Amino acid sequence: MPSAPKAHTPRERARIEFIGDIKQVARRQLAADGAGALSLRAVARELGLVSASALYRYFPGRDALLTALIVDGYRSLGDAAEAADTRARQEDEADLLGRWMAIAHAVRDWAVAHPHEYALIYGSPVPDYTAPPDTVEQGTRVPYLIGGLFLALAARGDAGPGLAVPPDADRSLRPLLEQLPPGAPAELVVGGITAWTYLFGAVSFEVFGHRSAILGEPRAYFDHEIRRLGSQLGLAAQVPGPTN
Amino acid sequence: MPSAPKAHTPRERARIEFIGDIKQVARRQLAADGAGALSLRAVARELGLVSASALYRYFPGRDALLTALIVDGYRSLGDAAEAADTRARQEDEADLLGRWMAIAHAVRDWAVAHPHEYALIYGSPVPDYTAPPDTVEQGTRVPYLIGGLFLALAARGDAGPGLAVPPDADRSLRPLLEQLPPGAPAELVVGGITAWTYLFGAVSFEVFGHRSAILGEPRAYFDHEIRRLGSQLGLAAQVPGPTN
DNA sequence: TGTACATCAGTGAACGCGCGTTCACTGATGTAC
DNA sequence: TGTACATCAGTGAACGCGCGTTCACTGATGTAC
Repeated sequence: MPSAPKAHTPRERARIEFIGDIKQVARRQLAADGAGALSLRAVARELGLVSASALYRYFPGRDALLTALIVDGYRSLGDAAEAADTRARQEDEADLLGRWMAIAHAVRDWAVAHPHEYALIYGSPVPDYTAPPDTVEQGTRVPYLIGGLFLALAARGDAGPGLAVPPDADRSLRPLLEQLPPGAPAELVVGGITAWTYLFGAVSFEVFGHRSAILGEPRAYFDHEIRRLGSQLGLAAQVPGPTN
Repeated sequence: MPSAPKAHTPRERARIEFIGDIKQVARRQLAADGAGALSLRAVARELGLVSASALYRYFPGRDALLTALIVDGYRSLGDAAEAADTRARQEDEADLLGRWMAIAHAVRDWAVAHPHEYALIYGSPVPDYTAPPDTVEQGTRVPYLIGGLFLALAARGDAGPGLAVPPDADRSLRPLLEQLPPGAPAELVVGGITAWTYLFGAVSFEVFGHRSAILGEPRAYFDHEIRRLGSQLGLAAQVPGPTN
């Protein structure tokens, strides 16, 4: 195997594994004591290390460990969402509503399963902490997937329910439009942002407990609201063809 | 004046004023150092107190001060939203879209002006912290206002765009329906929850920085998205009558 | 296969810091007669 | 109007705690010849 990721000596393997252990313990403590309360000494203790300074062999400091957790969180969420979309696409590539539902549920399932990691990436920003480029790259994956659905809609020539985008709103989209293939219809870009915003709004409300006094079966309700939104944004408009 | 709130001795007045000072300083520090970093000693220092223990004359502990800040936050936000709706209602009580826009902008304006207080109440929940009843009462005010719009819609006999609510989603609404006047149409209750969810989703994204790389003029975009949502939820359906 | 050396993981002490909370106390401000 | 007492605000010391990070070090594991 000439193109293996790299030959790992036993020492390198042990090192990589231990970095994984460190992050896992850190994640557990984050869950127990809340974001912002990440303590290197506590992590070292739980790992059985006699001295906390040993961690400096693996991370240059507390912030670096925190960053690694954040990037991992985005990556893990991105993986889950992409896998869900890939599965849905294999079933019916043209069923944009189905793909939207798959992505949305994947995001929610992940958030419910990892509430503290979710809080870390979508909760209050940590003060004095600026996200490195890695974070941005991983954080873009889910919105990118959602954008893909609306670009597919645009490719069909379907412009959605047909609400016009007023000039000033259109102007404020410029930073985004510059990152997109030219000619993307503003109406559908708005649709994508709306879907993205609503998805994380609903998940945040559930994960942060703002809905617990109101909804009995969050998953069932989420399924409904997200399907309803997808339909209203035009994703349900099936291309005429094989319906099953 | 027999029914004055209470006769305040000078000492009482000074006490109330000083409690206000404490909270104001605490809010400033929260803004500077981030949520969760509230320190009694730092607050005492900034107030010019020689010893931090003096604060225990005013709050039984750190958690009590934090709670006061949270309740104040909800109250302040609730005040802003209610004032906006009252103003809009005086202009045109029947213009539900106008009232929705007024409430939404009030929430966003408040959040943009007080980002750290916003993070305190709508960001990641503080661990090991359970909200006292006061919090709930104040926190319900904005959703209650939004609910009022949809109840008004229901009173008109207008059931909105007419998407049926499937049985399991309907079932999961039971905890909420028990707190509402009986006979509220599920379709409109869903509309209210959708509006509420989207509003705070959009504001959270903006305040927490998830949109900064994408939108140039957040306020203009917000105006558009929120108007669009309100229309789609049926709030734009004007009652036939005086149009001006 | 064996030796000399370099690399690396982890230790342990120390620096300097900040924190919430308690407690007995001083001294000023108010109240009752 | 004046005196005796109670209430209250703020002090200052102390307890016990945890934290991130540095540094010189020991001893094991790998590498080169």
